[in-house]
Amino acid sequence: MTTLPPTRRERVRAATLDEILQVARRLLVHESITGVTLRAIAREMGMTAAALYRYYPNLESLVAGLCARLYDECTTEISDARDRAGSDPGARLYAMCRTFRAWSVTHPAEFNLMFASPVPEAGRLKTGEFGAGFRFALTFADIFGELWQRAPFPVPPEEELPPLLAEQLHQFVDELGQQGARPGTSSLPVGAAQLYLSCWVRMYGIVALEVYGHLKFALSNVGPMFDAELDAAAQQLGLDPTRYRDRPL
Amino acid sequence: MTTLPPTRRERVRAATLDEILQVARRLLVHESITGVTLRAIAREMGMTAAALYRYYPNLESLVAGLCARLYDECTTEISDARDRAGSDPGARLYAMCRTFRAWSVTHPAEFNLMFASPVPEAGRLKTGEFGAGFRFALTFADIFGELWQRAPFPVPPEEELPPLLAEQLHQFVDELGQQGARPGTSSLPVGAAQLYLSCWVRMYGIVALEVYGHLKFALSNVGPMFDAELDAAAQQLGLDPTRYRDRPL
DNA sequence: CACCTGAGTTAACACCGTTTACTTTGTCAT
DNA sequence: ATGACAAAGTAAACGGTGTTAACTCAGGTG
Repeated sequence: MTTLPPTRRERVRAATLDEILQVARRLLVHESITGVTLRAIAREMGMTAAALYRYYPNLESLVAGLCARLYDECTTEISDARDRAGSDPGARLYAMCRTFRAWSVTHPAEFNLMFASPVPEAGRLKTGEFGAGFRFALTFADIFGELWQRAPFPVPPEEELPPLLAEQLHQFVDELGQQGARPGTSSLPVGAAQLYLSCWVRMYGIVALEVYGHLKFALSNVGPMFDAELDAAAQQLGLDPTRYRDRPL
Repeated sequence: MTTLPPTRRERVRAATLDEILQVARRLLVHESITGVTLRAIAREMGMTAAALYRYYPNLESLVAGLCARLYDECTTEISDARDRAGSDPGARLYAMCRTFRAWSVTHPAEFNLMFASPVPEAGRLKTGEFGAGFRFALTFADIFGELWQRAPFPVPPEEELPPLLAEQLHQFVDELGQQGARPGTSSLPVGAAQLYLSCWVRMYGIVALEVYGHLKFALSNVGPMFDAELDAAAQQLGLDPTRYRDRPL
């Protein structure tokens, strides 16, 4: 299956699609989510609002498209930071988590759109197609697999987990191994999968609380607390936090 | 200072204020946040939208009022569950966390409004007045103080914490002791304050992820994972999770 | 060249928040 | 009891919104 070269019209259309999301994002940042309207986007593009219906069936799906692009950007930034960090899985994990926080704190409007809206793409995990949000989660699953392969850390044995939890985690690990043939994650014990989710809960929790200002009642600068949480998580994964302190992003 | 009996007009006004928030909430639940509009509220009340300006200066502050009421409801429900759980601080903590999750999962629209909008009430902690959201956080701080007074758990000594974190936590503990003269929290070591925040991050993280469906990629039923997280947090606080399993809410 | 399709326009409809000027009605002091 | 006053509510308007329908115009294809 060879891809034909894109015709002139196709190129123009792609550029317009790109500009739409670019303008939508500028509005999101400067005017908050209520500012991203069809008419405002069209106005900034020198167009009519009705013309945007050639590109998206309605505002909601336009915003969904923006959301997907933001996931891609965030994921790319995290992956890049990971790769810049070298080959030590610990250093890579630290770089990823720090980049996730830095991106979220500097992009609160985007974070809010991505992580605080109900995700409709629910049940269709088996179809093979999955959204940008899922790809985001897999990036963290991958580094977890790396970490485990390099140096397995102690995890609770399957027998100790509540059966209902073990069952779900088992299925999750299986799907992880199938989807995209991700090496390292297919042989994870369910206890490691639980640890993965637990660490993710921790990272998401502190970053979301910081972004929304819900820690201001206790902390004026969340940075040190974030570092402490990251260190604690790393320790659970058999890493020595002192090795990764004071590294630039 | 004796409070005069409320005049007829005052009673009617109070009832109207109440009905406004009631209707606003019904719209929030059934139509999502975009459905709570002045015109829709007025329509359901048999009024004109302009009349609502006698009660709130604009839509935004009406929504803020709704948000405060929701905080109060959630806090009350959690406090009630705590008191029903008896006097064992461990049982009380479990009841609170489980009620927090149950309320959040059954009220996703409300949760979204409360916990996923930037909080403007930032710097005015020292003025003595604080919002409903702050009162919510204090409820969890209180049980933490109870727990510590009953049986101090091991916490990292102040010298081991990063200085920038220790400094902030110290100020936090001091403020906690002053505000409302809360017994038990004023003498908390800063390591305990860190543990408090860490546990809160964990609870908020898993509940928010569940509410937004961001764990569907791994878990079809978050209940067991939540229980595991709660047990892990309890263990850090010197509690024996097996004592609190299988208790009704 | 005729044809068709994709991109864009204009105009309209039904909503929305907010303001203004106006009417009604409860309360309170004389 | 009555008159003054302020609170509560109304109608009308302004500018903004998403969305649809009918229309024009230009690019690409037989």
